[in-house]
Amino acid sequence: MTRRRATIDDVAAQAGLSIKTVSRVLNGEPNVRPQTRDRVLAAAKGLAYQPNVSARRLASKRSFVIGLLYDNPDSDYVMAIQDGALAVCRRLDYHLLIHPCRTLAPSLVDEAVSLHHRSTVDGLILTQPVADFEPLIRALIEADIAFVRISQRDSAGDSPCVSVDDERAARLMTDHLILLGHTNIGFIIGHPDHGSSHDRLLGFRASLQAHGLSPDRAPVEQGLYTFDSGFACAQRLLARDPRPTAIFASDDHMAMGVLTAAYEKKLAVPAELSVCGFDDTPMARYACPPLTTARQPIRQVARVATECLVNRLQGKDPGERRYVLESKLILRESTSRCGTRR
Amino acid sequence: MTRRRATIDDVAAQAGLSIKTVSRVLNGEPNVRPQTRDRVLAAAKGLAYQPNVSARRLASKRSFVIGLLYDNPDSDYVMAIQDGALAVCRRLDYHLLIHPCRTLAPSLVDEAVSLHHRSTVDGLILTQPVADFEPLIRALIEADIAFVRISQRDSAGDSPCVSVDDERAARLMTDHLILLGHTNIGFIIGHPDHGSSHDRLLGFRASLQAHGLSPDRAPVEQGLYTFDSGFACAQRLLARDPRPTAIFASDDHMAMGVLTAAYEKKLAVPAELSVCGFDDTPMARYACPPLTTARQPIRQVARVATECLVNRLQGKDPGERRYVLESKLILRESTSRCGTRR
DNA sequence: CTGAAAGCGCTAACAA
DNA sequence: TTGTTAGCGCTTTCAG
Repeated sequence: MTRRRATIDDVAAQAGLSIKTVSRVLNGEPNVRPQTRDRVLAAAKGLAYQPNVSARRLASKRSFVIGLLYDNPDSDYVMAIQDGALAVCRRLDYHLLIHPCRTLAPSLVDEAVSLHHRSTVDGLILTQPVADFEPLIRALIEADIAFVRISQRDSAGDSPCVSVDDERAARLMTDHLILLGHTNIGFIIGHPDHGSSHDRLLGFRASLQAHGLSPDRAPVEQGLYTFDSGFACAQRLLARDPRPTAIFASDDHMAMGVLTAAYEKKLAVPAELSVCGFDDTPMARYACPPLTTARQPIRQVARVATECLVNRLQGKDPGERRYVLESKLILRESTSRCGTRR
Repeated sequence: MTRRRATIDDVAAQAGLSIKTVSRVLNGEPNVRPQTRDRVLAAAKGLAYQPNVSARRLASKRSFVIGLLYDNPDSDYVMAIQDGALAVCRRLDYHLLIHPCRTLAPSLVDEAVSLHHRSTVDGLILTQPVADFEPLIRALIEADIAFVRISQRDSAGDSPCVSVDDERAARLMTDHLILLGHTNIGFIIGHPDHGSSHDRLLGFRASLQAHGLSPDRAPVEQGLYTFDSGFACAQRLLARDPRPTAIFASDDHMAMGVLTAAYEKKLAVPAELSVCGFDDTPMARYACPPLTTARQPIRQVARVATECLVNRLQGKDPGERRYVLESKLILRESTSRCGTRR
């Protein structure tokens, strides 16, 4: 007993108006008498009318879909980004198409451009590290595809970028450790392809410098934003002489690796070793001991990026070219005064 | 210098054929001479032709999009489901529309039906707990919308469901604890709205029964699949007399809560208390000590569900009405022989 | 095996 | 403020 779905013609007939007027009302265009508006709305409701998105897309040459590209194994990060983007999409009546990818796959550029050329998406949001992948950026500019980058690195073209002030947060975190009396602080750098890694290192060094400690003599290891890399780097750091009294890992996954390395070496945290991470992933709260870390407003980053993209797509005020949001320190039990025994 | 995008007419003209023939080739329909086929393909490639999906959707009255509904705070789970679904979508040339939702939101049913009526999606994949939400199921059947449920509970209609054999896995896990000599095993039930909670409890009880232990006398607490609920339940279990020598939490988040409760009570795990979880979330490996748990083939569940849905949408062999995949135990350091002191 | 014509349901000029 | 007329680019009958 499934009746034919009502179309705009049915609504127009029912309301005794032309389809154009119906279209106007439905799209919130101006120049419609309130009374006419109400008649249309009543007819639409009466017929349980639902506009057909495919027809709208074809006729308007817009898809009202934005694509989200990411190449990131961290589920918590990705979910937060999706969440933020979806919140804005719902509000602005857009859809979100998720497109996980591999930055190094040779097909990446084609995939992205193709999404637009088949008019599957109107624009793209890029997260790190794809957001910093030059060949892709160039291709998008070349093909005149709208996009917004979630990254702190600047890039060619006038595409906006949204980011978090990693450098500042890393500086504050290091300040915190120094304030606790630590002078020999080990640092684990994040994945070399992520711009954030670089900024966090800069913040670390800036703080040391500001406190009269030599950044170049600080023990530093190169990690990959993974538990295992954090574990390995911690082992190397803890084998140094003198042994660092604190380790600042560039993200929570690596910090968890540090915790495990300390555990295996029977070093009490924080009594003998202070540890801090970055990102405040959900598990940080549940680590033993709970991890001091920095919380980033990831959802908000995604919201800002999405809003910015949609504004551009709709030809509105393009807004800033660069948005920088601030993180905040979350102090938990994994850090304490240097040399403190419980 | 962006030239107009090539359309099917351009390809037809270039190949000296009708658009219908081009359409045939592009859609892999039969009854085309190989030579003609090649001519079309060559022309398409030469013009860098990309079919316009909106036009295709409008004309064929299909969107080639499937919607994924979920109401689950566990990022790892959701990402795995998305991953599996996307893998199949790519292979079958479908798109995936993610739709996180709230099971109890009054608008849920309308949202879901509307997705189909606006021809945004051709069908839906439902995960727990939405998959078990009767009002939604009824509405989908009523509206004649194709869907596949990821759930172990059976439901009205002939919609297929895909699940993991939770009961069996929980039974095996309990067998494992009993084999280690535990007879006083505490159990923490999962969220009451998730069918999996019930099945895992059944498996636990079945194993006790099979080994001559009384299921009704076993210490059991009701949790919510969250760290905090696991923590609270563990506190209650550990306050009992006699104190359980092992705790089986229905998921890893709750198991992490158990670990923390044990830590606070200065109970060594596994020496004084064996702990096991369920799901093998990434963090299980990094817990202190690493958690014994059960790994579910979540990606594969999503793959099967997606394949099944697309088959139905394409009117192919509908396949089974019910798919049950098997989990496997992952034994790590959080469980050991009862009464063992390191 | 191939083609011509008729829409799919909507938006976009341009009139009225 | 409202209506008319063309398409948007494809798939689908139905003929050849």
